[in-house]
Parts: sequence; C-alpha cells; structure tokens
Amino acid sequence: MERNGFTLDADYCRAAEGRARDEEAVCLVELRKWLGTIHCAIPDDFNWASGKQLQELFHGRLALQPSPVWKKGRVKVAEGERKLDQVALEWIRNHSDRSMRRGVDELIRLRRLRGAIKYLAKLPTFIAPDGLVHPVTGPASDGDARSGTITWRLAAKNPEIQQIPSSEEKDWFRIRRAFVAPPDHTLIVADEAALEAVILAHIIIKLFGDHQLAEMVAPGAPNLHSRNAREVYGVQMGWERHGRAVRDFPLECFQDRESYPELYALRQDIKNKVWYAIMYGMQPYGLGFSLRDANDEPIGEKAARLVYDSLLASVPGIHRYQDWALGYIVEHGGMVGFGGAWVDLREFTESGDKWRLARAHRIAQNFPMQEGGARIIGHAMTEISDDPWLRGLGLCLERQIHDELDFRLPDSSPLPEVCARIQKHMTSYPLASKLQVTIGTGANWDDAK
DNA sequence: CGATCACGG
DNA sequence: ACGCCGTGATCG
Repeated sequence: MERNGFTLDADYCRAAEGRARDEEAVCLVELRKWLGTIHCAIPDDFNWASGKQLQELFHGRLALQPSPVWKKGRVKVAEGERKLDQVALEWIRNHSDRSMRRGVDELIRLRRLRGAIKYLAKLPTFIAPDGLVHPVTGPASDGDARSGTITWRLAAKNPEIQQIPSSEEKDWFRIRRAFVAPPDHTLIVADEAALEAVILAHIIIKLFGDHQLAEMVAPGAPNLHSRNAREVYGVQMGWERHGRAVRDFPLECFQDRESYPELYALRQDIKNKVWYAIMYGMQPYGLGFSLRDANDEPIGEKAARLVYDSLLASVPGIHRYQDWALGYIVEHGGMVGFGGAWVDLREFTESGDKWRLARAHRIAQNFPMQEGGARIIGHAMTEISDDPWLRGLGLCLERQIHDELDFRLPDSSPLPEVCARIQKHMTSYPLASKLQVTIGTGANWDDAK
C-alpha cells in the first residue's frame, strides 16, 4: 500500500476547502453577533479553539448549565468538572433558552467546519513527486516509536487514512470523493460485514458449541441490529412507538428512516451505543450515561440495566463469553487471540485492585475480536497479493481500513470476475461462523462505498 | 509534552 | 476508576 499509493483529486480538496473556509468566516461573524445581542463583550483575540477560554465564557460569564455527560461518560459537575466536547455541547444546547441556543449551535457548526478543513487543507500536501499519496503503515521516521498496535492491527499515518470522515452527518464536504480512481481505472471497495460479531460467533461456537450468534450474523439472516432493537425494546421491555407495540413491527420498518423515524432511532441506539459497547465490556453504569431519553437526559444505571439485561438474555452466548474471559485472565494473566498473539495483563490481574482487574477484563474481551479481525484481513491481503491472476490484471491495493480493502483496477480488466475473486479471498479464512463481504465499485471512494 | 478534542474501525 | 484500539491538531 505504501508503494502503490493512491490518487487524490487536489482540485476537489481546494474547492471544498474554499467553501468550508467561507462558512467558517460566516460562523465567526455570527458568533460575534450573538455575543452582541446578549451584551457580552470578548477580547479581539478570543480563541474559540481554546477549551480554557470557552469554559470561562460559557460557564463563567454566561453561566450556562454544565453538562452532566460527555463522550466518555459522567461529568463530575458537583466537583467542579466541566466538559465542552460535542456530546456535552449538544446537552447544553438542549438545556438552554433560545438566545443561548443560537450561540451553542453556531459553535457546534464551527467545530464541524474546522474538522473538515483539517483534512481538506492538508491532504493535497501529501502528494508526492510521482503524483500519488503514499501513506505510512510503520514508523514514520527514526524518531517515531509507533510501529502498529498491540492487537496486530495496522495503523496508517501521513496522512491518517483510516480516520477520514465517513458519515454524511459529520462530513458536509464529502471528503472521500477526493479519493479518486486514476484515469482508466475503477476503485473497488470491499468490506467485511459485521466482522467482529462474526468472530465472536466463531469463538462462542468453539467454546460452548452455541450456534445462536453465528446464525444471527449468517448470510440471509434478518438484520442484526433491527432484530436486537425489536427484541430488546419490543419483546423484552414492551415499549410502544408510532402508536403500536414495537414487537409487532416487521423488521424492515426499523431501517426505514422516512416512514418510521422512531423505530429507526431505536435501531441506531442499539447499533451505535449498545451492541458493540456491551461486546467490549461496557456495564449498565456506563450505558446509563450514553443512552438518553427524549429530553436528552441520561437514562441512568437502573433503566440501562433493563436494556443491558434484555440484550444479554436474548444472546446468552455473549454473557458466557464474558465470564469465560474473566476466568481465563485470572488463571493465565493474559489473553490469547486465535491468530496466536498474546496480551500480557499481569500488571492488572496481579495488582489485587478490582478496578484494574475490571480494566483487564475489558481489554481481554476486546482482544480476540480485534486481533482476529487483524488476522482475517491480513490473510485476505496476502492471498490477494499472491494471486498471480489478479496481479497480472494490474489489481493494486490502495488502503486498508481494518475491515475494508480498497483497490484500483485498470478498466481493461473484467470487473465482475475480479470482484468475485476478491470476495473469495476475503471469506477464505477458516472460521466456524461465516464471513460475509460487501463490494462496491466507482470512480471515487464515496461512490464505491 | 500532557490534556482535550475529534476522526475512523 | 465504570467499552477497546489507533493518529493528529491545538492549547497552555
């Protein structure tokens, strides 16, 4: 990937950057206007990127209500702790009157725009004399001690290609459209579907002979997160939405944002805030802060425990896996991945401290899934690189984003057959559960995905 | 150079 | 102390 490089549309970046900077300027003017209407003067060199200055303004002079939540959980408001990250800002916004809300909204906008500008401005600077961008997957220089991860995942830097904004809500400028196929080429984007859930399904079969999760993530199975949303909120908790019992809706409704926004929101909650968090060891305490009610208030540990217990009750293998992982690290002082890597956790397990043991337990639960994912994608990468037919057709690997491989292919090559061969290699790792791959093609990264 | 914030899986 | 693994821009 470092040698192959990839093509970047620098003109697209510069045009989008120009629009973003224009909007940024508007934002700054609007913020000043807002402060004027509430009769609040700030120095000319006030820095909206300074957490310290922002805290003094919001919680000092404007006396906005401090948020009890931030991205990582609880804010100790009583102890004087204040947070102004995106999660906290949203809470503050929803608990402010209209005159204040105007300013908080504008600051949220400003952060978004600057997030986009960060990438749009710097990406073209990485174009090398050969016209390509060559990101680095090992140490970036003699002074760089970072050579990867303890789970054997790759990392990528200069530029950080695995962190390019993806979601439409976060990326107003579609940065991935700048990652284009070179002339007379097509991009191929191949993604392992729900990779870590498939790995956990494999582990649960091997440990307990339990095939439930494997069947839930198998090809042709009902959508995992829709199923979980209906099971947890409908069957287990008996909630109603759109004037009907949630349990009575067909699963397709949970993915229909237009017709059933309330069901769609339940599915998003389960997918983004519950499923992976629980797989990696989040407890009802933490879940009580990340899940919110209709007023954006954290639902609390007690209500979160219902969701937590419901999900574990409907997929008992996860709970058995968690117990198994704890017993394993207590006995062995570390955790093994199925690719053979080992993470030493003795500094936690031998400390005699229950919090450090809990930390080791979470690392241990996550490790086989992250390590296994790295093995599976690494296996696919080497199989594809070693395939003489693909090599002869000029297929080039451009990027790896943990569970996704991006290639370029000359247009003279047979696209459907190449995609089929990629799919075969990406599903060939021997597992008790079944790997699935989704493939897209296009002229740029955004279209192909 | 540590802390905070924001982006991805 | 109460999801895991990363990279990087910015502040103080």
